[in-house]
Amino acid sequence: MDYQNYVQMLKAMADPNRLKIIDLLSCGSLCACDILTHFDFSQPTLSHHMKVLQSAGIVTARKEGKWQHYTLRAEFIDQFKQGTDQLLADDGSCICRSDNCADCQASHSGKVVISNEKS
Amino acid sequence: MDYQNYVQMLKAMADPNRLKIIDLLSCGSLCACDILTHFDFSQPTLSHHMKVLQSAGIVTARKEGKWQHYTLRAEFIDQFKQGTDQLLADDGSCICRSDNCADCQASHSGKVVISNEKS
DNA sequence: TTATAATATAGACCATTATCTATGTAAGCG
DNA sequence: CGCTTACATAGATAATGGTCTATATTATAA
Repeated sequence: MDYQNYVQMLKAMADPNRLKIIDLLSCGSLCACDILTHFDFSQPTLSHHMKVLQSAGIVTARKEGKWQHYTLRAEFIDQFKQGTDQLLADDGSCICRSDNCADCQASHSGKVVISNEKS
Repeated sequence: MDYQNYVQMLKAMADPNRLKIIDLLSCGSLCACDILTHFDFSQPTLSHHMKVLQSAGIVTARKEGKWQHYTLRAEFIDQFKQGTDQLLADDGSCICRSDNCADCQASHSGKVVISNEKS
């Protein structure tokens, strides 16, 4: 799998303020000024965060009069969950096996364990 | 929900190299030297990344002789998926509603939409 | 004990980024 | 028009973080 898009989503989400914005938008669309009331930082800072979220494909913006309405993208929700499942599943799709690397088949001392147990 | 632990996981995952390490470990445990063969960076850099992953509760380390064996924590997989579901679900658990904030009930112009549609 | 191999730690360096203030733009209203 | 409101952009600053080299630690082997 190509994790490029998934990493970009993770980077955008890996900020407590942006995560809170996503949480707010999970209830429905909001305009910038409404989002801003939930935070202590300045308006340009919010503008910056919304740009990051848009670049990562997490939210879309729709201008209506003076207001910018932000909405969580359904594609983001699908792609992020799918990427997570693909990353954490031991279904043979990991880099290790797809690369047919020697290390994973038989290591230097036979101590490397390839199994289904994750504990 | 308290997203503190979830954010820490996201921060640890939001690096392409660490994401690849998680992908490698999703197939099973590996020692540091085996993980290192998949990357171009130095051994101290890997040591740093593994420490970040441990601090976030993503992997555990078990020393066996000279080797450090790293394993993906089952609790991480569960907690991360649960946190993701809780974040993206419009189930009333979002900050917006749990705070009973005025903005979300009736906004300045009635333009704020609280609904189930995410498009 | 001496040497070697696997890993960790310390500290420096550089890129990224989160934030700010100041200012620009665009839309609505008197 | 002039004023206000909502938002974006520019540029500066300070903190964070990924990487390196050098060195320390720990365990095994000769």
